[in-house]
Amino acid sequence: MAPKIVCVVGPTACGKTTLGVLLAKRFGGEVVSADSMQIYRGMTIGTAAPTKAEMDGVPHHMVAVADPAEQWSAARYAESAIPVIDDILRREKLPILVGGTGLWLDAVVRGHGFAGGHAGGAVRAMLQKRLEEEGIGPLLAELRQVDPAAAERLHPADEKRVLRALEVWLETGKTITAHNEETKTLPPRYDAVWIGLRFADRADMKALIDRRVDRMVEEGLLDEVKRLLESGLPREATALQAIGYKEFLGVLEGTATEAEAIAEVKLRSRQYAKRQLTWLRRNPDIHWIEWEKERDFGRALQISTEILTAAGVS
RNA sequence: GCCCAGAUAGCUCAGUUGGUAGAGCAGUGGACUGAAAAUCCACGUGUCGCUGGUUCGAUUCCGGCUCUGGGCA
Repeated sequence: MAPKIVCVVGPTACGKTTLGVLLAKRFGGEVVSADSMQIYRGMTIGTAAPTKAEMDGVPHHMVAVADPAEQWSAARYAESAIPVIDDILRREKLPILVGGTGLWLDAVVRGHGFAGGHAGGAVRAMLQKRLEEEGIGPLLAELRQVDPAAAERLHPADEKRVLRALEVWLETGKTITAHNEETKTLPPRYDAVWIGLRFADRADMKALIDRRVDRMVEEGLLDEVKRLLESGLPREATALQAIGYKEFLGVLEGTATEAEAIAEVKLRSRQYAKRQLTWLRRNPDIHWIEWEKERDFGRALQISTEILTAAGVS
């Protein structure tokens, strides 16, 4: 039987961080973040990463552990997070995964492994160059030769995935289709109890996101971006793809006003939340807790305690 | 008060040499296996400002009105 863990999921701004800490205190747990941007150092404000005060004495892992100049991926995250989780289990504490990056959660919880190759690798660079020179046509034709199923499944405009599929073939001699089929049959790595947080009415979520973005600006988001750049972070860094950062980069470079950037960040956050919901919706194991208008953590803690207890977490 | 230009999808606008209209953005749904806060896909009926007229037929032409810009007084 796979070890039992808890996953707290939901779209941005829905209160995962707070509930995670409350559950950790109640059940003697430690928080393991599953967030593709909070993992980088120096990005506390814009990613709404938990502060010392918010952590409230609960140990947090995988937050602010990476240099923003590095490029982390779901696979690399899983490689680091799994030993951390196993260590928490060994110490007989409850691992609580808290995060909004669906693929990263799945990479840890499910038994899935990733095929070889990675962004920044030589093969990827070569394919990228070919894409620029030849266009997607020849690459897609090549993929069709070796992995017709992938060529069929992928939309020609989704260049990133076409490249990746080709990369897996070139790196491993195995198709990504074959790899995916194999990895899907593996048993889950953990027995996860999923708790999802979301707003019943999307308008309320929008209102909260807007308020949150305004607060980030007040807290000094612009300075945070400035500091990252001054530390020598190249503007192409993956970390700077984070919502809030790429838009305020424009303010520093003079291509956008602060008001424009704020509006853009709110918009992009909303669209991001929608994508997160789409990802989570297909997971039938999530026990959803819905907010009416405002977030009510007392109620959420009570409901999730009942869920966890019923699931045999103690 | 006069002159000019606008008034078309939630927003910005295109268009119809007269046969009731379409882009971008927004929004909604979806995909997602080493960049995932990324990447990609699908979905467009709206009194064509109001009101008369011409016409078989007007959102399109003509008149009046209302509103919004700009100009002249």
